[in-house]
Amino acid sequence: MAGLADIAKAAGVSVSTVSRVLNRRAGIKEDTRQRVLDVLNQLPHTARGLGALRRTGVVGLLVPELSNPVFPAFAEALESRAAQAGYASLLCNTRAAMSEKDYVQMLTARGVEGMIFVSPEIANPDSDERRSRREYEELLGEGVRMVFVNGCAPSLDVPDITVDEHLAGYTAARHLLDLGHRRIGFVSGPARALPSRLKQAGWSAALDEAGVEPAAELVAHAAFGAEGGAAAMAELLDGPRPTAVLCSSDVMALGAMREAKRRGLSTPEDLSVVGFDDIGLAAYCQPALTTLAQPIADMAAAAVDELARRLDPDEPPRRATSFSRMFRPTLIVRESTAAPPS
Amino acid sequence: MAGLADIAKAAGVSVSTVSRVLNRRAGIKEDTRQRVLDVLNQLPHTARGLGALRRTGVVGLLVPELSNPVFPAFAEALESRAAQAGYASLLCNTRAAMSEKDYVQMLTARGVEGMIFVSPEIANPDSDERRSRREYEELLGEGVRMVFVNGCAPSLDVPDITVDEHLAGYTAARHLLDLGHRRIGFVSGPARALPSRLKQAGWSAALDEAGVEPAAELVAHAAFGAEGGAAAMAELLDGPRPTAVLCSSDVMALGAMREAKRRGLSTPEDLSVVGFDDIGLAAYCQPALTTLAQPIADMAAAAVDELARRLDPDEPPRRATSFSRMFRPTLIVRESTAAPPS
DNA sequence: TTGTACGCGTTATCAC
DNA sequence: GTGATAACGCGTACAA
Repeated sequence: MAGLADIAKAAGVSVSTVSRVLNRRAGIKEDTRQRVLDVLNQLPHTARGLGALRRTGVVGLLVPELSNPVFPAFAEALESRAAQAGYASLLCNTRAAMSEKDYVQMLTARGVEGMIFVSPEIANPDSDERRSRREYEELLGEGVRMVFVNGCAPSLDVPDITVDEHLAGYTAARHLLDLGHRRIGFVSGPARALPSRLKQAGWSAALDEAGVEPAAELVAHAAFGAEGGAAAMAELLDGPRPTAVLCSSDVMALGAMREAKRRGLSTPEDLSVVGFDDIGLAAYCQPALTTLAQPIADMAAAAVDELARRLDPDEPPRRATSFSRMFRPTLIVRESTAAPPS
Repeated sequence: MAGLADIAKAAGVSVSTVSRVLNRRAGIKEDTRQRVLDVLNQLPHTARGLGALRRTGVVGLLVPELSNPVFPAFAEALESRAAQAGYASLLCNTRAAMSEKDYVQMLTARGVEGMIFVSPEIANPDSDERRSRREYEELLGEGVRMVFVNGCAPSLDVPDITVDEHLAGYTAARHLLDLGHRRIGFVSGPARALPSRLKQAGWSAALDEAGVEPAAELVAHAAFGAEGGAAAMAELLDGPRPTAVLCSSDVMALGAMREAKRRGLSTPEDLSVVGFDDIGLAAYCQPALTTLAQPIADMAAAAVDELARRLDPDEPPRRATSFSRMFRPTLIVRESTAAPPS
């Protein structure tokens, strides 16, 4: 049971300094800060006293947004598994009013033991990758325990529970090729977004394999969201018209289908559409959406279990990257795909 | 600046007893507990020291579920307004893994200053109304500051920001009557759910006004959710077939439309459908859903502002009920409603 | 069931 | 910028 005093003694500083470092207060020289953090990380992570370093049974779940239903779905799955493991969950929406960084600060101050980041800021195509990488490394240095879900950040020493995006793109394209399609478009998210890039690579590989050219004019980039999907679909339909389209998410697929309908094309008769995620409403839209399901429950279980192991004082500390896992998406064929018009 | 010591002195007990009461620990005689709580409530609510009773700038948002997109939408709107008011938000999903009561306990222990309950437990048709009323009254007695959104609990002394459900039902039915419909069904949530009952009353009033009998066989009850909507629609279609159907929520409407399509009926040609909520995807479904929008941003602003006033040490305390407000829903006509088949 | 004594981290103050 | 110190408020172990 180590408290501020022990850390202070080991680092050769005063308790006030340790307190200041842990609470990220200004006015601390960098190397002093580093010395304290070094000591903190050398201490066995069982070292938890009765004060602010005590066990609370609370974890933080950070999701980038709530308007795409896949994130609420992840949140519910994570919360449910965390409860089974004996942890209460606090949910934070990191790209709306408050930044991920601010939430992390607030959660640690509120005595959260660990955090799960779904699509963390480092996977945000709009963020400065180098800066956010440095920020996560600082958190690791401070002993903050965390796990990523779909983090797309293999270079960071954080366990990352992902879905195989490449396989998703490949499987979707393969499904459309099997139906007889040859001109298969790809409605992508922002060009810098790694999940979209990986799916595109899978799509490209499947087309290559089938002897079809994955031409650049078959790919349209747009912002995530239904409006983005509609915009990207409009771009594709203005060019040489594809007979099928693969979308980066179900939400984009809904926007894309709407744009197709606006132009008098019906799905799947004139144009097949494949989504990605399998949000709950995908089965209830007209036509019901063919999509690639993320195994959300399994991924949530893996993420929570990995975090729980890192929080368990009886478990030995473990390197992070070796415990990352990649899950396979599942093709769910519904009504939005069919053979191309003859 | 009053702390545990002041409260203890005024109540004639020790600080540990006050601590135990505030943390809801077992092993406290009821009248001792009551004496402490009485003192707590007589103290001006500016009385906040440096310990667990200090100001933290954090509020809790409690929503019943995340699978109906209307709740994530409320959560984002509330969070955004709370951030404007200088508060960070912690989101809790109260009907999944952990109960509302457990979350309240945990949030107070984590130093949350106040809470906003969207569709609180007392509005849950499956809950024991008397028991949950008592629990809220206990919280009020402990000085917990809270505001309801769509709480449907006028008898409790908690400000309640609601949408006018009766007007929603009336407006939807009126819209369908104006289109020429006469047999208008109602897909309701569980029979005990007050929001559904109020909408049904509005539907009933509009039909009466038009000289149409709101027959019981035109109403079908089912669980909330898309599956429930499908089941209720099946029940209605097994009886004397209506030409239009009004649903308790957009999610139920999607399920209902799916069931109609399964039976070879197309919307709106054979059957008009009206939803309620205006979830983001309502505009992107085929056909786009005619619905009654809740003014989510306005309701969120009202709820946050009311809570903020209650947390402001400079504001005088105010009775709760007199600050409840009811908002008007807006009819949004899209593609799922049309004149009845001739 | 309740009070006392102690441990904890935080904050403020002052010295250097 | 950092350390020493003291006061403070909360939580808990333990004793009554």
